[in-house]
Amino acid sequence: MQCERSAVTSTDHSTATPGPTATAQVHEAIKQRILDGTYRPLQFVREAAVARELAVSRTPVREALRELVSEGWLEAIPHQGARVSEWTADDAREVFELRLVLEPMAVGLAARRMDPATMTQLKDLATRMEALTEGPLGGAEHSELASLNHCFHRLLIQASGNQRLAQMLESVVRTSIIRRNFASYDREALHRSMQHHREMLTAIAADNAAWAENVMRAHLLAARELHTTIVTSPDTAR
Amino acid sequence: MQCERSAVTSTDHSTATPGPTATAQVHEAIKQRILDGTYRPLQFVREAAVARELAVSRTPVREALRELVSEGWLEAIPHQGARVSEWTADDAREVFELRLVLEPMAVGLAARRMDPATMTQLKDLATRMEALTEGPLGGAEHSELASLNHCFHRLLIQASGNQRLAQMLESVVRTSIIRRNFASYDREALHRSMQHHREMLTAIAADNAAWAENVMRAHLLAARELHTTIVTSPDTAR
DNA sequence: ACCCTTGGAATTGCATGCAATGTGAGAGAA
DNA sequence: TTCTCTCACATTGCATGCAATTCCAAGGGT
Repeated sequence: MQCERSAVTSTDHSTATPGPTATAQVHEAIKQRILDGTYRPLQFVREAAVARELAVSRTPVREALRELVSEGWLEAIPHQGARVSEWTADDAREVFELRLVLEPMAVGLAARRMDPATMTQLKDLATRMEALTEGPLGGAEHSELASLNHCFHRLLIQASGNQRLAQMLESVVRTSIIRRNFASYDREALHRSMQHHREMLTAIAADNAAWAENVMRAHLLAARELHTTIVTSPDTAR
Repeated sequence: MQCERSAVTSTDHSTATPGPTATAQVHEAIKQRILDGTYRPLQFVREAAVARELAVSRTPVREALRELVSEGWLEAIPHQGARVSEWTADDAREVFELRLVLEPMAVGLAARRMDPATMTQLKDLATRMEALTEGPLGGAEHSELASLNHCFHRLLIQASGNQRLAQMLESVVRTSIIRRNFASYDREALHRSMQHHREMLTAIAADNAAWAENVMRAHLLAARELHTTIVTSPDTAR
């Protein structure tokens, strides 16, 4: 999921220190376990247990937990510990409302500030995804597709030239992407999705921000339609 | 600056624990000193010094610093410490771009989900602000006005029914509000600002989200115009 | 004069021990 | 049976000591 970001001169003041410090390692380890499902929602993450399993003392574990709480991965209850945040229908609604506003904003800004190098990378990603959709579609392809799609959106957002916006979207989408796959996409939906990507790049190249923004909205709304029709049962719409 | 929030059932997973724990107290104390200007931009906040001055050990200080870093107040440099984040023209641009999108979104959502009790409070705040603008305008009035204005916007955003949106705006505007006063507003600008508030409430009462959104955009753009024209000298526009 | 190296001081990073707090089980009474 | 009180346990919160790393300045070499 590293997306090979190019020339990031930014002051990455998001996830503190991805350095070799014990705290950073614990931070990543716990995050991984949340994504893995090892730590399930509402389950408490005991600092003594984590310290034992990762062979460090409780101190770096405590600091990692604090960071994860501030970033929204965990919720802290004083004198009781930190537990994995729950994911409700309301959370899904909130996140979607935000994405529907922030991602079009990002591509709109990107349309005004795009640089050739980034555009080349984006086109490359789009091409690779299109190639994937034309072959057989197994689990490996779906996984690869999800990864490339994530990189595409991420790169596009970075191109907005607004670090805060990028950070917000990062922290907002990640929670909803615990398992974002394309298994539920039929060939038509898949083709349309790829078409959207290509169209956004065309709009950006044409310096037409409004066009790009609206394609992005269509892209998100179409994706939501698929997911809500699949999940069916619980009324996710408010 | 407490705004007497009403019936907040939300899972406040923002600023960890405003409880009576030492960490929370240190957290608030440092935040206050940043706002005060006691800690200036790029200045390092040494944990030993803070611990000595607040009469606690280094442990709660360390944890408070970690939280403040995650929240964007400080930036951490591994093995070197945490220092107050700098505020550049680029930061101002990023924040304004975000506010110009997020605040209209918030009032738009609020227009669809407004409840009578909140509307009453908003009208009360607007009335009090209008009353202030009609009398003499000294420092005290400006300060009170800034406080009421902050509460008005905050309450409006809460009424959006999107906790994540509210949290984002909170974390985005606070940094730019280190000194947000109305001293540079002449009577005409002040009157227009109050008119905007009232008009937004009217639009919301009329269930007209688009109207409310556009008044908010005008409100923000007008405010920015005032600040950029006052500051003059250094070219703040990139 | 300039650069590289090498100490030492300051600071953060981590481990451990103890105190404070909250939780849950079990005993006792209504 | 059910409610309440109590007490022991588990867990977090905080303090302190030591190790690791960085920065800066002084000294020697080129």
